[in-house]
Amino acid sequence: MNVRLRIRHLDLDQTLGCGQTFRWSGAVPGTWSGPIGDCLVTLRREGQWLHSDSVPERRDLGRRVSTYLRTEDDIGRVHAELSKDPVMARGLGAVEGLRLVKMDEWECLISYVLATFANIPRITKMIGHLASRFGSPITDVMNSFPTIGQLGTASVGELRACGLGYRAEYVAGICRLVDDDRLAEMKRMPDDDLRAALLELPGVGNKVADCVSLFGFGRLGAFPIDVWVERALARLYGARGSYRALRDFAAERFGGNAGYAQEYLFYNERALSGSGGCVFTRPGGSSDRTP
DNA sequence: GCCCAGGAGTGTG
DNA sequence: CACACTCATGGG
Repeated sequence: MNVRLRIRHLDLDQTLGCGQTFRWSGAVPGTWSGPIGDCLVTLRREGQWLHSDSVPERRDLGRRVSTYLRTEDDIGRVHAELSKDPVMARGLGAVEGLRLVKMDEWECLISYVLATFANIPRITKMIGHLASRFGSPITDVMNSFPTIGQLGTASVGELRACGLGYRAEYVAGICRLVDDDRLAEMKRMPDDDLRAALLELPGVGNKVADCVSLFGFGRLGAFPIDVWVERALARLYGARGSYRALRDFAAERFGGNAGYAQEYLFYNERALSGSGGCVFTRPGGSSDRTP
């Protein structure tokens, strides 16, 4: 079964390769493949159409893809609102196809706890190990991300064997504190309550709580501040300070679109930093990339 | 071999 | 609240 969706603003390389999600592979040019729940999805862009296949076949594939890529988000409106900011206005054209994704809440929570103090290749590897050891088979070479129940059976030693290091105890702790009911409860919470609930979990601090709020629970006002975003805020806005101060700065500046703004800043600062392809610059002309 | 990683937890000033 | 220190491993 081949499902096709019409979607205007979508660059698969940017969206699935920028580092907001960890299990997608774009090894075949123009084609991206990765798990959504219990099936392995292949995406291919042809003009204005996005073609989707899955193994095994799923009747709700179109809905799954649509949800995952947040096709309901009005990117045009987001850009129109963000372009009131002079810094954003200069570079939005280069990130028109960079979309936020809507990950599974549980997968997102664990993934970003693993992401602390690790680089992306290693994060990918840790998640792959967890999936192959505790997840359910989707294909010969791909397992689903472990459910709460599946991951809950793992001992700290087994988690360490998956390369988690000290994060093993965080994951084990989270498995003891979170179940499906708690997750459902968290989905219904207002943004601030959700954030507080996430912060109660071991291994979850400010940054992870905001990542999970944004990429997992779809709270588009969340603004995760990692080293790259912190760098971008300092370079482009001259904004420095505590996490709280920078978060307030972003909330005031970007409002309900802070999540998209964060992704644009992150992408610009990290993915383009080595290539000299800076798109966002300070008003006034000079790229300010030179020291 | 060496340096560092999409930080968080804990203790101290 | 701001800082320093530590945390277990594997990529680059």
